Amino acid sequence: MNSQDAILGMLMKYSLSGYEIKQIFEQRFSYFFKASYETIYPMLGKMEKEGLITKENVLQEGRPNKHLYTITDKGKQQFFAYLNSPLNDDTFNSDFLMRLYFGEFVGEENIIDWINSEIKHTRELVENLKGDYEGFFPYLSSSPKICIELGISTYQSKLETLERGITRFTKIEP
Amino acid sequence: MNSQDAILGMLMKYSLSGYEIKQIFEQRFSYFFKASYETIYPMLGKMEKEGLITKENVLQEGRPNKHLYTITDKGKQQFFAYLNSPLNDDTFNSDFLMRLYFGEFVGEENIIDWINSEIKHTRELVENLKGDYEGFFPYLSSSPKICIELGISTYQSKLETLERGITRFTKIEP
DNA sequence: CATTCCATGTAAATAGTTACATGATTGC
DNA sequence: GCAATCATGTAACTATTTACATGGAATG
Repeated sequence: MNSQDAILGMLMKYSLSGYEIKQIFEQRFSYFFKASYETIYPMLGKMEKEGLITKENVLQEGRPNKHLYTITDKGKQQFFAYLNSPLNDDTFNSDFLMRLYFGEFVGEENIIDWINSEIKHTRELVENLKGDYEGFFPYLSSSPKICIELGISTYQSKLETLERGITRFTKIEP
Repeated sequence: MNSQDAILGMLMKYSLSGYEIKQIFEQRFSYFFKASYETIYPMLGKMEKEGLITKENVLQEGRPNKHLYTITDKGKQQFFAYLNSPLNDDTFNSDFLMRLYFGEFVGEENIIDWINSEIKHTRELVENLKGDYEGFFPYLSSSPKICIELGISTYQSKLETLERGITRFTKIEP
């Protein structure tokens, strides 16, 4: 799986511009995949060159023109090939947990600060996911729903563990 | 955060070989960071060249010789600089969720198979984490304990959501 | 006799990140 | 007047992955 497979999947139902693709990455894929413009635009160029998609210039009023990309038969084949290829392991990299793991090398106040800001950040992520979820809930079928539910429940479980964990550090004076 | 910071952290307390570093990545960091030999060995070479670590050849009996790496003062400084640098966001990439998101393009049996094999795989991961955790529980301070607990609770929450999700597909005939 | 463990590396390719670069329109 | 939204890209760099390459000792 890479950004190409994700883009092909998005284009299976609708033609989209690079800008619109970025929005979908942010709104629907944010929990399990990230892609920036610097990844998307060169990738679209490469995919067009390879004949997986075609580009159409769309003139717009009141806003800049856009390049609308449409998937070709070759692109659809490529997407089904991805869907049938061996599954790759998830990858998770956490700078927060790396630092926390080495907590013994910093003061306890620092650890508490780190955990508290991670809690705050995670609360924002879960609220965003919930908000987006409510917004497009009616348009989603079961499988994408499970994807977002998994994000929400994972973040919530993380919050619980962090809140439980922080009590080990904050000593209550009697 | 990259493999260099993780290696420096490991070397803060003990001198280690590349092979031993790989084992620590697998046993203690597996939930939040992955590094292969192909990343570790070139990185150790680069770090030695930069004066962050020193190399010592250790002759062993009954097993191959090893290169034992020791952190220098410059390396320690570098590690503290990392600990004080701005925190990076976690990154999570899931091929499983990407495919599940596009579930409408495959048959329902396929989705059920995907979810079931993901459940099986996740059960293995959580059992491994639990096993490792029990093994070195007494040697860990609070902060690394929280890291591993977070892994266990995250996987368990994932299992619950997947098991709940799969009931939407498997229709029970009355 | 085969597999796993111990142990270390190189070369080539790929993907993704950081930094740069531009500019019109809309709403506050 | 300023920020946000809409819109598209390039260049240089870095990190990691894939593939290659080797070999002795212990265990079953």
